[in-house]
Amino acid sequence: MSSRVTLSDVADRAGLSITAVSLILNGKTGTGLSDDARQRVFDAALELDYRPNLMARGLRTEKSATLGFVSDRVASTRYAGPMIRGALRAARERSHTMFVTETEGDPAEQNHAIEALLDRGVDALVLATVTGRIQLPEQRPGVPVVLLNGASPDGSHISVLPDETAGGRQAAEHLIGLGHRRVHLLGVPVHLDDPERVITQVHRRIHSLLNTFRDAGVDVVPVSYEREHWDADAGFDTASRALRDAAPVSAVVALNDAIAAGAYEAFRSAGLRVPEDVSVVSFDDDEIVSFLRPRLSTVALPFEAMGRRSVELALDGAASGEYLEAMHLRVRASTRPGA
Amino acid sequence: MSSRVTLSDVADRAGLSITAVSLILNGKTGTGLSDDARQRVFDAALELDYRPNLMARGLRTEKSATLGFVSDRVASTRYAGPMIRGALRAARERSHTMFVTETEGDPAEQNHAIEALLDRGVDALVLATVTGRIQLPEQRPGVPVVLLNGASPDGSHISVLPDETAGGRQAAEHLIGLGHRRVHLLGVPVHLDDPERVITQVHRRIHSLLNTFRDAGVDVVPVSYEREHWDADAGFDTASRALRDAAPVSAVVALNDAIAAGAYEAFRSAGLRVPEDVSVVSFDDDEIVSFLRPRLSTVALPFEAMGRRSVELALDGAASGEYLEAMHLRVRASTRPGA
DNA sequence: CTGTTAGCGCTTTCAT
DNA sequence: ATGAAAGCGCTAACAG
Repeated sequence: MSSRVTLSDVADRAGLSITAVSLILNGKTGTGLSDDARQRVFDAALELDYRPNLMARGLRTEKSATLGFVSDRVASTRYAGPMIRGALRAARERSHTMFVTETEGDPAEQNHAIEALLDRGVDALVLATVTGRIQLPEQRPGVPVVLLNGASPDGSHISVLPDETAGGRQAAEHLIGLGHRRVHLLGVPVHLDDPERVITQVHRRIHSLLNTFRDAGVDVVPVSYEREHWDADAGFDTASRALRDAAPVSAVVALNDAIAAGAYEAFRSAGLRVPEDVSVVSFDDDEIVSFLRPRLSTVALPFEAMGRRSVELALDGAASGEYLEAMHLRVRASTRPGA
Repeated sequence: MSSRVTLSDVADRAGLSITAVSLILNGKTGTGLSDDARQRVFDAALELDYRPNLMARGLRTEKSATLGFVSDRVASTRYAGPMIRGALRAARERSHTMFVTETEGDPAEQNHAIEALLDRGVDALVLATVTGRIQLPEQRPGVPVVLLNGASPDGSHISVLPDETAGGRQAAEHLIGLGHRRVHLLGVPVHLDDPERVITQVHRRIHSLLNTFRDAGVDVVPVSYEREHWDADAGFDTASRALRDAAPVSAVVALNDAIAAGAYEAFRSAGLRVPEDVSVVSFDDDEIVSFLRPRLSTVALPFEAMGRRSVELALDGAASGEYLEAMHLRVRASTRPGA
């Protein structure tokens, strides 16, 4: 009853050897087996509902049709979900199954997770981060590794990143195209050019914004913040401060959606209306955006595409280097033509 | 060189047979092996950094130290994350590694996923849903199965659910304790008692609210909705309608956080202030709550605890039946004493 | 065209 | 107190 049907069951039923069955089922060409035999095998396999034991096969072939997704965080952020989903889809297309582990940002935990996965014979590893800062494994595992949403420090790894330079440019060009001539940039880290404190992605996003605005002759005012996180409070603070200290603008760029949410509150408190008095464009296209009114124009982070890409690279093979995934501007109701 | 160190490498180095090494490393008692031998084996294993090949072991023992988490949705909702995280933690504590798959609600896809996992020798299966409605597998897999966040239709499965009855009671008692004598219930489905259309969890939540309020002599007014989802728009509509049609209340229960977010907007439009004019309590403790002002009082869904519990039951063994996980009231700024 | 044989790395029974 | 041998289910040389 319980125990599954094996190759030898199929062989018995088809009246052939195990070998022949294996060859046929694996579509091995060249080995001239009769069409009759072939048919008998397929019939038998179908009738018995034969499914190969992948652990046995893996033991022999050193391939498990399995890969490991090692993430610093899978819950407590809305970003991991889409990455995992994209990865899952690419894995399924390749008949692979995916292990997911969470390290909570602890390097020891990450090493532990990697070893556990290697012990189970994974064919490849995706090292993902939602914080944007990747933790490299102590020693190179014997399988392909792809870094997801984190830059490779020395360029010796395959890494998948959002194309922040193009994304920043899109946001800027959107406002420029609407005729805005003076904008605030809400949430610029004080140590912008210190790679120790500011991840590559953010650095590129901001510099791209600054360059694009300046090239177009737009007056762009960075409004810095010193908080730990880009959250709604940071948005409220920076927006309020900009309102108080700086000359008025017709538009702001919030460096992410949470900042934008906070800025909405600040504008509302100040009696300003979005988008009538001030346009807001931001980044991420976070799920929270659906709760904001007016609906936020934002440049979406392509997390699902990145997740997908990461396993494609891991499973299909690729040269090391940076692979950029396009960001997409979603124009909604928070931006309109301005002075 | 790549290939990993095996039992026989350790045996060579320790000057013993493979058998002896296996016995010792697995802590097999009874087999009288000398302490000296034992020591030599441990030393050798340590020096060579031996790690057992789990596929080989699994082939022999029929145990893979692996389980499968089959979810209808892993992204596109903030609920799956915490469930997965809880499950992951329990798995790690048991030295198991977890496969995650997504079926997108498609039964065929689910069967496919289950087979793929069984082919890889998973020791147990967790069938999770974020929609609350579980899809049973066509045929019982040969391993323990736990239903996560879905009721077992005939009670023949192990299933893990939030304790909605107690949760509903808590929300009601909170408002009762604050002195509210008349409340609206925002978002009651029109077909509340049709199990085909309303999942068990919601049914219990609402009936518990109604019963608790009525037992306390509180005047409770269900405000129905006919939309597909409990989203912010549904909240805005129901709250607006209640404001228009019904006698005023000092408090409302929103049936989830998105409804509450919409109700906030409706109250704001009507010039009502939360909590000064109307208290709001809701359910879920969704991540979006952190963007609402004033901070929302809500009864948290225990998704992480449920995820954890599901793999505990799957891996440690359990009788079939319903396992309820406590919901917790988070009192924040949206509720205050009322008339 | 087909079958025999060996072996992947491990556990486990049975001898010694 | 230790080892030989068989076998989990599969693939892959190599014979016939």
